[in-house]
Amino acid sequence: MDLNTVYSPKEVENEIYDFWIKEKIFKAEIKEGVTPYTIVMPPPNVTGSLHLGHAYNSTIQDIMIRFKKMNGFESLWLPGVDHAGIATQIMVENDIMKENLTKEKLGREEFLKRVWDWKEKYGDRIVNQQKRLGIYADWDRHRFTMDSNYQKAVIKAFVKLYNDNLIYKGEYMINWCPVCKTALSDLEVEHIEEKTKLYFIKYPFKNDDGGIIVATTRPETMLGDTAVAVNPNDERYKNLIGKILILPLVGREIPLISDSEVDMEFGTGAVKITPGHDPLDFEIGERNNLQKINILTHDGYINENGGIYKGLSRQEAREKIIKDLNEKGFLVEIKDYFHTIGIHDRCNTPIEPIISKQWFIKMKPLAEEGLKVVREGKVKIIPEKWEKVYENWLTNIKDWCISRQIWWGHRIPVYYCKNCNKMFASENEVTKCPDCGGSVERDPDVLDTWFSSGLWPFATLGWPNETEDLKYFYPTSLLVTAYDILFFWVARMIMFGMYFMKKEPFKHVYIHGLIRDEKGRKMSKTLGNVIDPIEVIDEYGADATRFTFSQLSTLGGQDINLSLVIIKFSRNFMNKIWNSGRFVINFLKDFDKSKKIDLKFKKEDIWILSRLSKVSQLANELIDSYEFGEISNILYEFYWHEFCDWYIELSKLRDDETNKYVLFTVFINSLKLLHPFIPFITEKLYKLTLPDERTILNTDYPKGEDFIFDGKVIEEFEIFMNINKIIRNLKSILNLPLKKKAKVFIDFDEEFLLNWKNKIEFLSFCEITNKKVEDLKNLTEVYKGAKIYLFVEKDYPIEERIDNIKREIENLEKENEILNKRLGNIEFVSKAPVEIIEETKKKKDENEERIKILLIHLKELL
RNA sequence: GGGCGAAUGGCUCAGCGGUAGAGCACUUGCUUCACAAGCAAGGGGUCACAGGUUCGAUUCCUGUUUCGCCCACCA
Repeated sequence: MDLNTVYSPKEVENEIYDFWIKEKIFKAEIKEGVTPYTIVMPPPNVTGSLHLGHAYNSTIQDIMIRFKKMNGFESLWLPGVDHAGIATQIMVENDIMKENLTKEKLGREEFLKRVWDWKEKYGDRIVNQQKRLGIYADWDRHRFTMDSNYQKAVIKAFVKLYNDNLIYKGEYMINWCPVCKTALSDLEVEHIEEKTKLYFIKYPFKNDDGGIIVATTRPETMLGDTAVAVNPNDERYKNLIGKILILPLVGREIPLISDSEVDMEFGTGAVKITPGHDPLDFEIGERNNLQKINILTHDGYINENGGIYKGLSRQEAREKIIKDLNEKGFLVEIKDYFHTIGIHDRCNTPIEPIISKQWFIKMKPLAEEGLKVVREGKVKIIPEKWEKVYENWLTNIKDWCISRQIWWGHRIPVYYCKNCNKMFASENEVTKCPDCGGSVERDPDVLDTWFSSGLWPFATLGWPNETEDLKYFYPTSLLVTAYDILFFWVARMIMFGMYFMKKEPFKHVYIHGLIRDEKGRKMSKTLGNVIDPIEVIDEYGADATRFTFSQLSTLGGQDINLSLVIIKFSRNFMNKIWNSGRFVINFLKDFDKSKKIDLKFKKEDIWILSRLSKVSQLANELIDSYEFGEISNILYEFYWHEFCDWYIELSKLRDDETNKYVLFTVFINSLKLLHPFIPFITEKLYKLTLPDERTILNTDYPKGEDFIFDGKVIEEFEIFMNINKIIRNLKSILNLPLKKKAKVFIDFDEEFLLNWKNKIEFLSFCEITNKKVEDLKNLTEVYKGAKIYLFVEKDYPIEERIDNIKREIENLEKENEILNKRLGNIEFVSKAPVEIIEETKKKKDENEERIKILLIHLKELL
């Protein structure tokens, strides 16, 4: 067979993926009596493009899906995309700006049409990128959170919550984005530290001289101040409580009140109260019946309540107010100050707390169920540390603001009668009031995107209809996600799953880390350190990319600092697999796989089969416990440094059917073991080896008990390997080329030598003599009782060797001193486990034996 | 303010109650008939610091330092 010596992933990957799609290998079916294994894919944003985080996330899911499929489960991996309300709307708004259009100019209907056009244009991009990774997803079941069925699910969910009194509308302080002009949930606000100023402003008394000095980072909000508050226990102000102050620049009379929430230590201990624009002030205002004045327009400018400052931006107002305060003598001091401000996570605009009428979900009852199901272990979060974080968040949860003043999304199914003012939710679009028949108006707001994503595990399977899919595939088996959306998404899916389905949405949640650049920084466009996974795949291949992720995936779910260099390692491994495949296929070309063979195992056959058995057993255990990094390394080590380095090499000495059978068995089963991690190259080689077979995915994942196991032979083979290493090392000391034959004598068990002599001669390029050659110089080594002599006919530079031996003897003696001390310690001998004591003794004896030999050898050299 | 995580060879990271592992990089020798993206051999680490528990600590506990993250209404 003519196969290139350098593996080129691109052709193979395209060919193999086309084959999988054409043959509908990934199609999941409802199969009576077969246990399903279901994963719903975290839906990327419909307009997004694949980043390394997605690639990592998908790799883990794909490993599990393929592994379970090969273990006899009916694997369903359900893919899809999210409409991503605000994110998408921002993109489209930016796009129409090129035509000098705004969404207001277009109107709601026309704008939404543009968004759908945009979705049509870019919606496939991410799917095509995912396919490059080779993922086993049932594309026929692809879902979009704005599909008409999905819309039905969202409306159904809202109406049920509404009718169960878990959704309410009310006027509360919420996070407002002045650029997106919408309310946001607490989660969508990111907190960043900012260097700013702390301004000290004097508020004079109405009827007395003097006044109170307050400290604030946001002087512009004073336009909305309706009180100043101090702590009731603050001796400095105790007697002044109740006095009336004059609000500078505005002239409003405001009282000095007391509230225990006020921190005496901060600033002057007196705080200005702006109930309209600060959450704490809002509460204090509620407690003290203060007026709440809104001073901002929806796009963040000062409104008519700001008097002469009307029309200024927040920043302009701040500057002008400080200037005016200073001129009029109210500004006492300005200090540098660090504090955190909230910004919108989608557009980075500083958010503004304002009072607004919005829709909320009562979270307490939902959270209780969400907590219960995790506490009871029905949902297991891996690694466990995230359970505490989850618990903590749900325990302190506040009501969730779900209404958004944008257009792209699921419109709230609440109607208002213009005639009798009735407010009601309805699953069907209505035009007339059910009570009075008057005409109705639908609420203009749409729902938070995460409301619809929260329904993902069951809405994608057909809910609210009782579909066969839903019955068979729900609850799903596993959810894989990074920790950054634990609250946004995972917690809400669990709560909604319990509420609507009365059953947990998934049994395991595997939380992994984020992909960062090699310096540990987040990948971002502004930093310019973004690595495009498609470029990585183009250069190194999907298998190498996947193997890298798998190898770096540790159980702790640590973030991964990815440098491109390490993908090379995986690429080299793929190349090794490819070339070993070429060798095996060629070696087996006259081998009839179907023929019964009279097996006559040699030691190395039993060794490699035993190792295959062990590795198969480990693979099953470790994949089931999500230890991908560990098993990746084990498979790498086994394939390259055991199968290729030793078994394949030894095969070159042989020409018998047993060898070919073993070579075939180990090769094919290694491909199966590796398939979930590196699906393309393994499928390709499988089909090249067995042209009549359809796909490796229809085979069973290897189990430990599929192969013979003999631990004694493994030990014996280890001695064999080490003797080879010693001979090679001795040759290397002499600077002898590996292939130059050397004369060697091995003083060891005769039966062992009988078995391995010609193999050592072959692998280490030497000639093993029957007895020690006394008249020649030699280099000597000891391993587990075996003494190995390498004879040297010519003189060679021995000084270095002598130094080395001396140094080694010294080290060994030092070590034995420690070991002797330990063994002489009564506490150690009485308390340490027997194995450890035995090991220590053995180590000591070995060292002594080694010293003895080295001393003799040293004498010979001197 | 609360919580979490990290600190291991030049770099990227595993690991673990019995004196340290991988890949890359480095040094030396190889046109070995699968593979130079390879083969063989090798050098390199007081496992951040200080205490404690233990026969024994890089590993467990406490504290410190540095870095990173999450949550939180201190103006």
